[in-house]
Amino acid sequence: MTKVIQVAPPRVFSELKPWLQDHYQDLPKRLQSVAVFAMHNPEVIALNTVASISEQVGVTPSAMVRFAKSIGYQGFSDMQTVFQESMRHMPQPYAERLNSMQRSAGREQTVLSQFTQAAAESIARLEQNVAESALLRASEQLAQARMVYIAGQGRAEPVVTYLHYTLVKLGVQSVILSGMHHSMADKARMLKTDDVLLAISFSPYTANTRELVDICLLNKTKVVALTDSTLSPIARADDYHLEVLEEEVSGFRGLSATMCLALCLAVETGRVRAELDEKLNA
Amino acid sequence: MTKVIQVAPPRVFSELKPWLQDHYQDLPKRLQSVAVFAMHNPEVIALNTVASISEQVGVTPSAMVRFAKSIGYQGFSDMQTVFQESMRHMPQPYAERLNSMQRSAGREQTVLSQFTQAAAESIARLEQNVAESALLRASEQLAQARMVYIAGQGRAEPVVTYLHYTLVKLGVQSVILSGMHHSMADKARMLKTDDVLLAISFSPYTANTRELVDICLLNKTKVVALTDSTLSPIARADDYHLEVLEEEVSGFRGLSATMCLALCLAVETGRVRAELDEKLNA
DNA sequence: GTTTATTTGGAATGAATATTTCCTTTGGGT
DNA sequence: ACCCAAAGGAAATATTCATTCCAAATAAAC
Repeated sequence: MTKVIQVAPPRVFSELKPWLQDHYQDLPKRLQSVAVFAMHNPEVIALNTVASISEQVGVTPSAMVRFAKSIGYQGFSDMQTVFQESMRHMPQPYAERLNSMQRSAGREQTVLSQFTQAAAESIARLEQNVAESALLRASEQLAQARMVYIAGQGRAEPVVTYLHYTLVKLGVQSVILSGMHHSMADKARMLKTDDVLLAISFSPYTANTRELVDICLLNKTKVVALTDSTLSPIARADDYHLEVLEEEVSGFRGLSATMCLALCLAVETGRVRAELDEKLNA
Repeated sequence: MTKVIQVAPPRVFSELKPWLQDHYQDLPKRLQSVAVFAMHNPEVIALNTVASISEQVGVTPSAMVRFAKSIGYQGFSDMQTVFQESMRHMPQPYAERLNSMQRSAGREQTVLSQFTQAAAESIARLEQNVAESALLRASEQLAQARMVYIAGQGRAEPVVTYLHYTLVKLGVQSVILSGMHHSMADKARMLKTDDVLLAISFSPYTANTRELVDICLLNKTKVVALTDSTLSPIARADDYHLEVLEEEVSGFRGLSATMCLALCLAVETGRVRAELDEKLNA
């Protein structure tokens, strides 16, 4: 019989990883293949059968069993349960939880709970304050656009990135307006009347984004704005704006509610766009 | 034989949910129990055997099979694969997602309320599952770094932008690692042992970020990871990783909870960093 | 270059598990 | 109160799947 590790094998996935790193060199060729595959595709190991996995790896079924045994498991199934357990997103051990509970009980709340609470509140307010109809109107504007230009700086920039990413995935043409400040104005003048500017801005409102909106409105280019207050300089009566206000914790404002609204806007836009496309093809 | 639905059963989990809501009333008592359980514990359905599940639900094994068949599946195993597919977060083209969105649109919930609800749930889970201690350990690593390199692509990119923005504001030196794929590896090799890589990655995990982590660990460079599963290839035992799982709405995953966690991490890092600086000046 | 130990693939085995069948129970209608 | 149809439970059956074993191949040692 081959030398089989007699000590207890790792019972949790996070311990298995370093084990493999250490012993990788000493493993036979096929078993190395399996090791690499397992570390890169743990989900496959957790969910599939020996036959199916071994095929994906390019080894024979017996190699899978040998692999598990060489680590010290009783067999493949035994190892698989370890992979499955990690998938279950098991809540943290109760000891840990109590620990953090105790600490928060006596004194002030933990950092995490403070921020999660603020985020939850912001999201609750978002649902209250944003009218579905406003969301729909904004989405329609974006869906009809030949091209969507997205602009925003500072704290708004992650939102810009996210909107761009999601819109593109949903098949809505869009580009991010960024770069040097002076060149932005030039770019803005490029926009045609059938384009739409999607501007994101929070206080303190950057002069740049504000200018951009001004230029577009002069050009009769439609503007959809995402901001934190109707008082915002980029919110005008003649545009389509959505308002989201983030609760603040000791001076810090998050983006949880904002991201949620951004996703809604993108998805709704995608949906409306799909409807429009259908009509055209009919 | 009992009336069995002959039309094709839902092949994706997100379609199964509304189906069950519609037909729930017409199901026999035991099958209703199974339905409720399945919607609340999809992971259990995906991972366990009929015997084990039926015991947890409190019904006989045959009830499980009947349940699957009453929906239209060939048997339990057939249904189970659908649950498993929903677990491997691999997913469904975007066009499809919009499709299933439309179909479930009849339901009274507005788009906004669906997404806010998902976001709220994700945040609640975040508070439950992330240990304050893990957050603190990760923050300490980042605070001690000479320089923090932030990496992440696709859906993780907004998080990268946000972390960079916030860390810089808090006086923690950091840069974003981006650009062409081949140059990334070169950049990664530049990292010194007193630098820290902050990697953000969600499934399907991009090969790039994965490689980056591998290189850094080889170089003995510390890695702090933010991911959606302990199974993630970028989560290792010898690094500091934080896990956040976003609830999904008809195939779309938001970033609300992720952003909240990112903010916590940044703020906590800033705090620890300030403490360290104080000690040095004393 | 020959012999010996390891590794590997493939078929045979046996255990685990889903599925079916049959019989009992329940509940609704006449 | 009786009957009939639908539902539920338990055990038999069939299938799938992990595991084992052995022979062939490969690499190592002498």
